[in-house]
Amino acid sequence: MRLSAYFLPTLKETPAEAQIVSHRLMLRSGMIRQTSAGIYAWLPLGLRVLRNIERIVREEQDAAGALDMLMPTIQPAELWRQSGRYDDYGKEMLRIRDRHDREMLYGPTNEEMITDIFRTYIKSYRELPRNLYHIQWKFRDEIRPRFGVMRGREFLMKDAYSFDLDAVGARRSYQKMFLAYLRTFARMGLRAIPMRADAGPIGGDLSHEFIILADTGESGVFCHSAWADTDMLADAPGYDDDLQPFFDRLTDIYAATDEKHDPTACGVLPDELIKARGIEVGHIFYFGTKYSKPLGATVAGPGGDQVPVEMGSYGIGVSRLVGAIIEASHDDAGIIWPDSVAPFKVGLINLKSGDEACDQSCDDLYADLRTAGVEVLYDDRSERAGVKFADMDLIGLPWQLVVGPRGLKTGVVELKRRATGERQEVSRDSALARLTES
RNA sequence: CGGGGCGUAGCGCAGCCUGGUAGCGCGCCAGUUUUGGGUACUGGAGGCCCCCGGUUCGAAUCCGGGCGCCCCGACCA
Repeated sequence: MRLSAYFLPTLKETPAEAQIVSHRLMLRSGMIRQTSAGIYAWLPLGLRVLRNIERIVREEQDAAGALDMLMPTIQPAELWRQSGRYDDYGKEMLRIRDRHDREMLYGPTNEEMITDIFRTYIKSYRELPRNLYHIQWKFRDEIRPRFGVMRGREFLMKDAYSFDLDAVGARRSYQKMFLAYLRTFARMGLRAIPMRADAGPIGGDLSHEFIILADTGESGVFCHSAWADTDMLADAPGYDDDLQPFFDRLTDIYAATDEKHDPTACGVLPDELIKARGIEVGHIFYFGTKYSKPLGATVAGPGGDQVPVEMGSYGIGVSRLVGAIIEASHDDAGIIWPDSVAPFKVGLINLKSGDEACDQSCDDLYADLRTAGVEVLYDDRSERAGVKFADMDLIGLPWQLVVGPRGLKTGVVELKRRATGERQEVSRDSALARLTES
């Protein structure tokens, strides 16, 4: 993408409302624009990151056997009356009336709707287990939205729902998602610790939150210091293996959110216990028949009797992850995107646009990189050189490729790794090779 | 919802107390400069001063009401 034809409204100054670094950097790098309290427009650069995160989430859900679908944002109130949550959910639910005065709502979650779909079609235990998920915008009318996309009212969430005949199967489905979540967050360069958690209004008795430790996090958490150097995915099993030993190994290392933390019973020595704050990027629940019973989601069991299905639900805050990744990966100059979610892989900087040889060399490099399938943001603007570097550092692409007239004379270009700041002069061809290989 | 703060150019702010024709920095546009890591200079455009009402000869400024946004607490991906 040529920057001269792109839409990248970067800011030198920080908007006053931004309190935390990820919010500041998202505004300054032109990723988002607030349109109401807790509601954001995603500008082109921000959307690319959001889509990359979505892609990783989708790939890992698919790998774990979950099935991608899409449910609407607007739901009928009737379904929520059946589950009893229409009144329970309170003011956080945005209620709407259509032209026929029918009561509708903007979905804050989809247990009711997925259960309705399930009960319509799945009639036999032979069709179990099933796990269905979607990635869709949710709306929760938070009392106090804050921290940019970290706590928006409108947010993009991946929510999966598992259906099993019995508790044994349901726990296995739970463990699959547990593993899938660890893989998902690891691919984004995040260390997300699974912590025993309160199930909250979704209900249920088995629940884990996936927490990224960060001072700006909104959750208070307690965990064993061993988490700092535990390789969670070491010897990870495949999805068809027995997941119980893996699950036990990790859940035996103490970690709990503050509402679940019991200082006397946690069994961790005081000097090994870390008290910290964290960002919740995922939350998984096993809640049994809480929705299947009231909504009549039953299947015929092996003996022919009707059995309410055992369910779990599994959420990932996709839009929140954008902020969480920035919280975990930035420096004074700006964002440092992990390669896997970066909006572009490399920023190509023409140090002297207007210089014929320099323009030509950059145009050629741009064409070659694109041909090789490398996503490149080409800063071909005629502005002063320094601004380009500042913007490039701010938006945090993994690589910067700098071409100037001086280097052209000696046949070298400069390749800079954003994460380390390391700069090296290399030949044009080896730069291409480096950027193409990984 | 309780407590606090703010609303003036795209962004960051001053002006308000003590009413008198709206300013600064950044950004933007034009020109000069030709810059090797946020260049300098010159000129310029851009404002229902959040909205409605009141007081006044006159309101960004004072008064009343409303709306919006932010921060601190209880909820959540």
